[in-house]
Amino acid sequence: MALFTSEYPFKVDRKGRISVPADYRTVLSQESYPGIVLIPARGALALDGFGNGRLESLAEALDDPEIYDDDEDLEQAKQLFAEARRLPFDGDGRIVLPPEIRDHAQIQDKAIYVGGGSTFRLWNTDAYAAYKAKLNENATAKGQSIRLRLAPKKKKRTEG
Amino acid sequence: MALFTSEYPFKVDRKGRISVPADYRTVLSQESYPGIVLIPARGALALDGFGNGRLESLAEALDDPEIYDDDEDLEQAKQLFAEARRLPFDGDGRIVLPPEIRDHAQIQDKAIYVGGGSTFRLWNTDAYAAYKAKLNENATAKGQSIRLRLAPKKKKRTEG
DNA sequence: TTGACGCCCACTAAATCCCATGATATCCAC
DNA sequence: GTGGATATCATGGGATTTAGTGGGCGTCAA
Repeated sequence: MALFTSEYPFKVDRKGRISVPADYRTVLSQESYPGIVLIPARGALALDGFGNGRLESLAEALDDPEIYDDDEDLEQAKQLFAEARRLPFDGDGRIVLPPEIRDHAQIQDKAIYVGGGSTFRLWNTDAYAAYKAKLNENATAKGQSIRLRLAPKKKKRTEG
Repeated sequence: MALFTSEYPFKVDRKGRISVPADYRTVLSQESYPGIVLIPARGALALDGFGNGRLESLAEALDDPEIYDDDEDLEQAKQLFAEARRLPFDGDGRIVLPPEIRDHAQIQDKAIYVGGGSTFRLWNTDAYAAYKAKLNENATAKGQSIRLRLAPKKKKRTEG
């Protein structure tokens, strides 16, 4: 399976191009489509990214009538495809960031790829630093009981 | 299953390379990815390590929408992939320690691998010696009641 | 004609490959 | 059991390749 990890800071050049980390390209090399998919991330100055295969899986899921019984949920889910941008690699493993999604993440001349397992995020560098700092605060406060566990406890927040 | 044991002190050369114990490489030889995964250990000058397969299991767990009902827990868990570094073996069974995680563990020119069952730790040598000394103190004070038990008493974790 | 886009090349730093060496462990013959 | 031959391992360094980045040029469409 595709596995995206680590943090990779990159530059955006004056043509709007940005390299995709070689590691990610390797992960995606077995996909049929040579490129990535980017979607504006909800509530973050970032773009969610993954391979074309995952987009296909999502499309198939939407064809399954049992997944969404609520019509409005279905419409919401479909909007994902409207917001998605399929971005092919150039000969050097770069993509061109379309202005709309670039604006969403407020990305200027640099950005950082952040691994998230089966997906990754392309963040506004500063926003990611802030997000990370906040996460670390909360982490030390709550204790890191979930790290590295294979089968995390199912928590019931209302417990206690 | 993968089983990491013993203590193996190793050197870090001027290129930032360190050998992975031959024993560990043997344990990992049946993994699809020829290398290891390292993550900064919370509250210790060390890095947690394991094989790619374990990381994949963690990623699959995160794709299951039922595991985390709390969004913040999900984000915390995802951050693990951001912090994780996938480090491939070179032809001689070595990895290159990336500066960020090397700094976290304050590893200079030596480090020690410490087996921990299904995972291992790569420690700052001095910090491990201190940690071990402290453990031994506490062990003699409390008695060795937990060692060698198949099913240690379940302790109430810091649950709230 | 002007800009956007795809394709190509070039440069530099860093990562990777490959080989050498000494030390240790393992094997085998006797 | 002993001792020598062989294989394995940890480690260092040089050579080669690759990655990330910047820029040029032709093509196509507005």
